[in-house]
Amino acid sequence: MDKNQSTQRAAETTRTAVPAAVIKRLPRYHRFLGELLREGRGRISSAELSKIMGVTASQIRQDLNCFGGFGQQGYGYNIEYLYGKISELLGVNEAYRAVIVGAGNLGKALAASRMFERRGVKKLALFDVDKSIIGTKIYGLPVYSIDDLHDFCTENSVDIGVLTVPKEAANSVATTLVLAGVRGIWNYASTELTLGGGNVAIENIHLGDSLMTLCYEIKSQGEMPSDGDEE
Amino acid sequence: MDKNQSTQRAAETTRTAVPAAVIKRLPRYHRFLGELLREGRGRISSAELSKIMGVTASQIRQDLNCFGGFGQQGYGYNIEYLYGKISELLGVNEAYRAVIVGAGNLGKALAASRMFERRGVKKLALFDVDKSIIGTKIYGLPVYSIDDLHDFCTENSVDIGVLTVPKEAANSVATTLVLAGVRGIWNYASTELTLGGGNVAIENIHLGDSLMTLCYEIKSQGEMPSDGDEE
DNA sequence: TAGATTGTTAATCGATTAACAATC
DNA sequence: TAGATTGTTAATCGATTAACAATC
Repeated sequence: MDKNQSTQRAAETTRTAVPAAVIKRLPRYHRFLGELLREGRGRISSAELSKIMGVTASQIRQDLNCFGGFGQQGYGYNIEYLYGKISELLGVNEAYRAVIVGAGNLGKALAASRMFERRGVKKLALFDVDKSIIGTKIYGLPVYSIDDLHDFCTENSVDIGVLTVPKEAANSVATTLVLAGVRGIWNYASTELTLGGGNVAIENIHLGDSLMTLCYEIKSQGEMPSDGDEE
Repeated sequence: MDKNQSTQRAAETTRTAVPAAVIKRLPRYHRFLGELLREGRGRISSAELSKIMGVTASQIRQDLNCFGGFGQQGYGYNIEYLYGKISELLGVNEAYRAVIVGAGNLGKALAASRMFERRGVKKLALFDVDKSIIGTKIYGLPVYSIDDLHDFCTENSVDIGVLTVPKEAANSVATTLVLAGVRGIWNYASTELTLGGGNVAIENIHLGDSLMTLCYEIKSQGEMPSDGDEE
């Protein structure tokens, strides 16, 4: 558990640049480690984890080392410690504050979801243009007029805006959010935001793209001479 | 428009293997080309498209060539033709038939969405365990008992199963779908399916992973010495 | 100590970009 | 024909895998 001082360099110096490919994999590690943790497992080797996750042990060790030495030779990785470290790296439990813009079917589904709270993100309110729902509550969240979006965000230090508006409205709402100091946009509008400059993180959810990829894969199945590829 | 015979090899021989990286980009091309088409544009060069999409012209030409010569030297690409070709490649408009399993908030939101029909995928029904909604209709779709899932799928040649069930139920429902001949699963349950062998396409939507990535990006913003990186 | 397993370097592989000849 | 722009090869870059010495 306690490491001697001479091996401590890595953690300090490796603040250079974590490859994008590694970052994209972190949430998946987080998911599997969380599962192992709930199963009560205490430690795991890169070899065993590689089997569970279907990736190479080499990749796991390489990935985890981008952030410093989380493991211990001859022992493996302490799951709880590793899980905590990855949570920290990802910014989970930073207590970010979010609003959902667009109270349609998808907005409502997200309002009902506990996905946010599980990652330490707090939902504050919904916003919409529909006067018939403004002033009501949806799954415990107040619904406000989109006209109040800017002021609400500045007054409540909102960090994250979830966009579930029609694509025609997406860019205008996004601009409002950014001007109100929001730092990240989770974009479900099926269009790409054109936010010039600003230091804002954008995560796009293009469900339509995913559906098309699925269609492609289905279509491609037939073309292959059936290889029986497993494991 | 008409090509002389001597240049026709590529389209025939390149059935080898399209890199996965290219396939992942196809839906995005499709989206942008569809937009250009609606704007009434007739043709476009890789150079102009590269500016709009924010990728290199080289990559565009390289990507499109995996499937054969869609362009014309000195002219560029015919947007309508290219859009059609990519649609075809992706399997859009193959008239696939889908069911949605899980009629919770997300299932309902998907039932209401026109995303399916826009890509030629037909929604046939919803399935759930909740007796209070079985027999009703949601956005015009009948809701059936999950006990009838297998038989419905075989009798109606269902191609796609959309999974919006709690993660505990995901693997069992997925198995039922596969045994009933479904060829693709669109998985919204936040777990990974463990379907041994079977020739089934799986597209996972891990919304939680995306939210975590967004948190990471927000957190990382601060750490950078503000570079003003644009264009 | 001996065995196990990481951290890390070197080798391989694949994907992106640059360059230019082919050709519309 | 001259200009434009693709198709395609070669060069670069980054990511993955293999190997093994360091070390718990």
